[in-house]
Amino acid sequence: MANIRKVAELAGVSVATVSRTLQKTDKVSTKTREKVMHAIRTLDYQPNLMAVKFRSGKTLTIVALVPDVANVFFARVISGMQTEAASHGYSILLVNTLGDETTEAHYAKMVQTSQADGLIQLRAYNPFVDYNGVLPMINACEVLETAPCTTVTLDNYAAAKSMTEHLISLGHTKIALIKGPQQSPLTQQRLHGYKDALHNAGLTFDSSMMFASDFSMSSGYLAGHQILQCSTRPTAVFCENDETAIGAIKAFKENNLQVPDDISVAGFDNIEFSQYCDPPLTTISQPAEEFGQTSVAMLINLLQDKTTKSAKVILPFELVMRSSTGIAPALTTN
Amino acid sequence: MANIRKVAELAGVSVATVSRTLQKTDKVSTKTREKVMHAIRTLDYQPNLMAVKFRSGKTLTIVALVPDVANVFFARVISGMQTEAASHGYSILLVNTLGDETTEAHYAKMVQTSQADGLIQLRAYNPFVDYNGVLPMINACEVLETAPCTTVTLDNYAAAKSMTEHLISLGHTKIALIKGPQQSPLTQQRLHGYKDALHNAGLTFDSSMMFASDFSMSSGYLAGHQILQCSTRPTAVFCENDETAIGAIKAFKENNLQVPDDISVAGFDNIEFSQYCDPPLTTISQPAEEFGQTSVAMLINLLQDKTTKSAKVILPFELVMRSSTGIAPALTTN
DNA sequence: CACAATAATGTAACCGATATCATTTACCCG
DNA sequence: CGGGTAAATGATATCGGTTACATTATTGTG
Repeated sequence: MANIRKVAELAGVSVATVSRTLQKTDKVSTKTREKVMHAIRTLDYQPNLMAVKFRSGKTLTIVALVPDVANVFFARVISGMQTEAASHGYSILLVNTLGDETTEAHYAKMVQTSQADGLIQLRAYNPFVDYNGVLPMINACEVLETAPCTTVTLDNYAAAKSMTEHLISLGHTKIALIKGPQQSPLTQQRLHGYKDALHNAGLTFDSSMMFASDFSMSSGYLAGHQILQCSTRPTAVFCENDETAIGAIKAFKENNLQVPDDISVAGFDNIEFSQYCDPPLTTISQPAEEFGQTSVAMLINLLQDKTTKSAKVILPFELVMRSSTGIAPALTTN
Repeated sequence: MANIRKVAELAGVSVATVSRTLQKTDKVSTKTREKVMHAIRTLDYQPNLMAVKFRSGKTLTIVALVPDVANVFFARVISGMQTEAASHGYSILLVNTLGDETTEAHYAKMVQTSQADGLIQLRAYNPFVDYNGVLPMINACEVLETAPCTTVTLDNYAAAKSMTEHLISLGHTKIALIKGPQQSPLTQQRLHGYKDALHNAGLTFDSSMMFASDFSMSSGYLAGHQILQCSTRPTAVFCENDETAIGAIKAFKENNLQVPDDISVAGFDNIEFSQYCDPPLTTISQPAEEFGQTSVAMLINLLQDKTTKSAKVILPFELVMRSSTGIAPALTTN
């Protein structure tokens, strides 16, 4: 592979001149520029950007820790990150962590070992163990109030509250909840919103109306079947994501329940499929791409201007009403 | 940031000894090793891996050109790539190309400029313009026979043929096709399989039974509505991917058609939703993660052993029969 | 104990670019 | 044409490691 010295040699100039020709063209005379450019073409010279990055100490690379890259919501977030990063000349180094802290810590090391400039974490966990200084990190999507860095999220509490209120306004008084993983802050926040909405409406929270899931369709399907076993069947189910809602609907249909006539189902995320399933899902729309975009933008900001303090960005949600939710029927006892 | 010289100084040894302590531990005496390790801990030394990579000329990075990272199929492929890469100490640098050749060429440059070791392309296009030597590239998923490198794909022709035969075996004689983008080899290959199956069964291919899509649910939905306008409505529709099938089903349901009683619908890809939609979709299962895994494995092989010639890997598909396809009803004329 | 063989450590070149500083060349004007 | 300034170019240190080779210390053996 040709390097800058070969080019300089062939062009009959010094390496400095070659570098200048490429970097600050106006500092070199037309005559030399032509000689140099000719040599570059002749040798098919490509500057070794690894050397440049090493020299400059800037990698123009951002590590993205994603719990599950195959998840449709995260996939959209990634897409947003990519677009924003590219427009600033940055690259995204993608890691599918599967929520494993060892993996996360391992890739966080890439920042500490100068292989990446910063990191975006889509889960509420700080992968930097005993790091001193301002964390070159943005925490998005699932975040804790106490996060030691800039966060980008939406008000999960308010969104869940708003959806629960929607169900209550339809006359539902017995509303089940399909939760996400116990330890997830998202789940805590959404659960909190659900509880407060019930409470404000004078309804009592019933812990037997909570069903666990891991946010997958299959776990939603299982939860749906559990709901069918209830002595008093709820007339509505609020699912903490669309996948579980879709799974639950499948379970209900298998038992010849009509959605929403017999039971209303609401989701969260507004994934693309939610408007193509039957019935189309009432859900909370999240600006997924914007999560990625904003995270990258904030990170680059942080990297360039070390003074930026940790900000708390809240993106807006939207209640999308479709036909999976409807007026409450009379309560049914099994 | 502490560097190797600082460590050497504090430990009272040469930089070479520090390097050896980290690299070839057994070459250094226990006493010095302890001194060095102590200095490393004291200074919280992290070797600058950018420098290492620069020196070694190996980046341990693979660029992945993905047409659409938010697509559920590609997301699974990416997941497979990530896993395999991580197990070999490689990182995946993800690019969302949106099929843009300029973008692709730009990132291919990363290989030529020593920022990445190799590239995986998930589309039938060679992003290396005038590259001399063995292409450090694997082309997966959508490939051409003439691809100048190792390819990983499945037999789209055979899969489409097999699905069409399945529909024919159910008694369907008028089978519509929802195609993908015109220029896509995938579409050509699947179309070919569809045609041959019809021909072998003595059925004539009818070009008015072909409907275009861009593989999105919304385009499938539109195609579904077009199908309903046919003077003689087909009794079955073979969709070149699951998303269009799901969109088409929505259109049929809106017109009070029963799937599969009035019209059978088959998809391709076996995305996760295909078993949760109503009715669950008959489709072709592709080993998505394996595409990613195999591509990475083959690429690393290629990078380590330059002698490997371009191979053609064909992964297996599977016809997954669910309830969106059924016995053909009598033909209906609008 | 002397000397060879081996182990441990040090010195310094090197990877490929950039940037500072020194030097040379070009240009302008009296 | 000389002197001064600006423009162009060159020589070289540098980034932070690795490694070939040189040197020194240690061990073993006759």
